[in-house]
Amino acid sequence: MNNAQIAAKFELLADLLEFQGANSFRVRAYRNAARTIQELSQQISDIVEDPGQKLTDLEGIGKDLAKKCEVLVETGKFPQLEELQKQIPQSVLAMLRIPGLGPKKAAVIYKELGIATLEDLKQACEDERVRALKGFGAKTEQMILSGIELAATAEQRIYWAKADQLVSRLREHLQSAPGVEKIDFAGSYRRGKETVGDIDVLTMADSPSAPMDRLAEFPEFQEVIARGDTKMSIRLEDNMQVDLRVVPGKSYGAALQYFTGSKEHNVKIRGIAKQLGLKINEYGVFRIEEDGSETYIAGETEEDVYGALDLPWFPPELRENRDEFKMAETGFPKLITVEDLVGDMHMHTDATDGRNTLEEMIEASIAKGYQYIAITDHSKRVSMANGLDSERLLAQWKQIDKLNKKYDGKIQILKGLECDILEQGGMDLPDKVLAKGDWIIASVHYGQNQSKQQITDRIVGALQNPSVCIVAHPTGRLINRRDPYEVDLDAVFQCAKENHKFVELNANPARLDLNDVHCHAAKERGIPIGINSDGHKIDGLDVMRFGIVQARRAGLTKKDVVNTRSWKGIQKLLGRE
DNA sequence: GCCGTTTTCGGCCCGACTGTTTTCAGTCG
Repeated sequence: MNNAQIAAKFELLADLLEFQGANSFRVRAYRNAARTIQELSQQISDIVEDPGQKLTDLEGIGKDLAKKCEVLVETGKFPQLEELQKQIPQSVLAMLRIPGLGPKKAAVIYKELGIATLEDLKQACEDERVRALKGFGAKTEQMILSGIELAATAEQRIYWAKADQLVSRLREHLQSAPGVEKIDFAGSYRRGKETVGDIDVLTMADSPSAPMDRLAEFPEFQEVIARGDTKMSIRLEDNMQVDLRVVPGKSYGAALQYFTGSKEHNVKIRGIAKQLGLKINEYGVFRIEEDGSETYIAGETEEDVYGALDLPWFPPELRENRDEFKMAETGFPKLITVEDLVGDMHMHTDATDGRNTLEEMIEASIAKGYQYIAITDHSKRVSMANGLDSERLLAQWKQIDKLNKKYDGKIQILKGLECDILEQGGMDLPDKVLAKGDWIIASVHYGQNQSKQQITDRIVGALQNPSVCIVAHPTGRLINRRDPYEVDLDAVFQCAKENHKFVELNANPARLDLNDVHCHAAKERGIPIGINSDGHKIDGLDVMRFGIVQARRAGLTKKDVVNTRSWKGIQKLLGRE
């Protein structure tokens, strides 16, 4: 049983407990544990088998949950969960996805009306049976009815890159509202999460009505979900929710901090405040006086808010309550920026499945100011992409030799290849050909359903090939579309470390592979990370900044990243002087 | 269910908005 499966079981148990009306802190304990396990780069099963390690050392795992993990790993069983599943049909959990319907109301519906599916619930609403329940009314019934459709389409989170475009449109639209002094976008967007579930907008304005009225005029506006004195929520045509808050200047920093989150980071912050005899909310930081009254002491800027707690300002990308509080003690690293990158070492041309010619890609890279690029078309195994065989590859490299003369002084072009790791193991082109290149990337494209052992062996084998420099998109996941393949990243990292090789952070917004947690783990092990566009056309080179956002979430600095260095410096890292 | 220099019990973030209520519970972020 792998970590994702264990985490899913804990999450499910938390859902069921919540539905049952269990103590909310107990529910949270299961969710916290699920999160810890989900983000772990080491397998729980490995820890269980290693007498030198203890599960209880993990954040949020105590004696009880450690035992449950052990039983899960050893027997695959989770008696408590199975018992609850017998009591509560799984289908009722779908009700919790209806906006405005939480565990309490859902439980009443289930118990009083015996309803367990969305279809039955719809029927009951149409029969006006729901409004008769205590605590329910016609409005609630209507809300449920219109929410059933939303629940059926399930949760949809959009790529950060797409959220970024929406944010630009919203910013431009809201800026023109009268009396709006400031606009900021908070939430998971500001933290740079790879996907964004809703958009949080913060404004400072003379009166709240101006920005709220303006938001209702947004071209993609569909309906108002709620509107009060300081807060408004709307739904857009594509069902994306936008939350707008209007706050006064003295609370602006506190509100920005609060609504940026994450929830876990804020829970931690509030705990720290409490220990200092302070209270923190979206209006500011307050000192609790002897008589119980509260005195405002900070709130105008985020720096003031954190400062009041004797903390430095936290880069938003780090606010996940992972280890940023530990980092704060010694000072935050200077996180990487897109300007730090001096080259792009993964891109394709029309020789395979790219859209632009070799020279067009070079010209576009010069325009970006890069010192060097690597041309890395596919190898022959990727037949659908017209992958290169040895002959065509060597011809391309000869062409690159010529172009290096032509562009001398403007950019250096590296002779590269994205070489497939074959299903049975081994590289797609002969070693003696690979050895003639400057920069060989190894990738898994086929056989993604193989066992963990097989895939791990393939990647480790590739990294041991002296010509291979880096493994691209090491887990193969496509966000919202395809799960990562089974791979023992620990073993991959170990092998990369021993052989002075690199791992990639593929900057394509659908990939972002390795993810933030894994990038951080690679950094901790001292493995350099290459951030590359994997561009298949000129525009495709622009995705680099999405990779940078992910890299910042991983806490990466300039020195952790391969292509912030000169090509000479990179060769040194590879031990090729 | 976790956690601990207030340490084995008693906390665990906190407020806006809505609907169904006459003072509050549920939901959400």
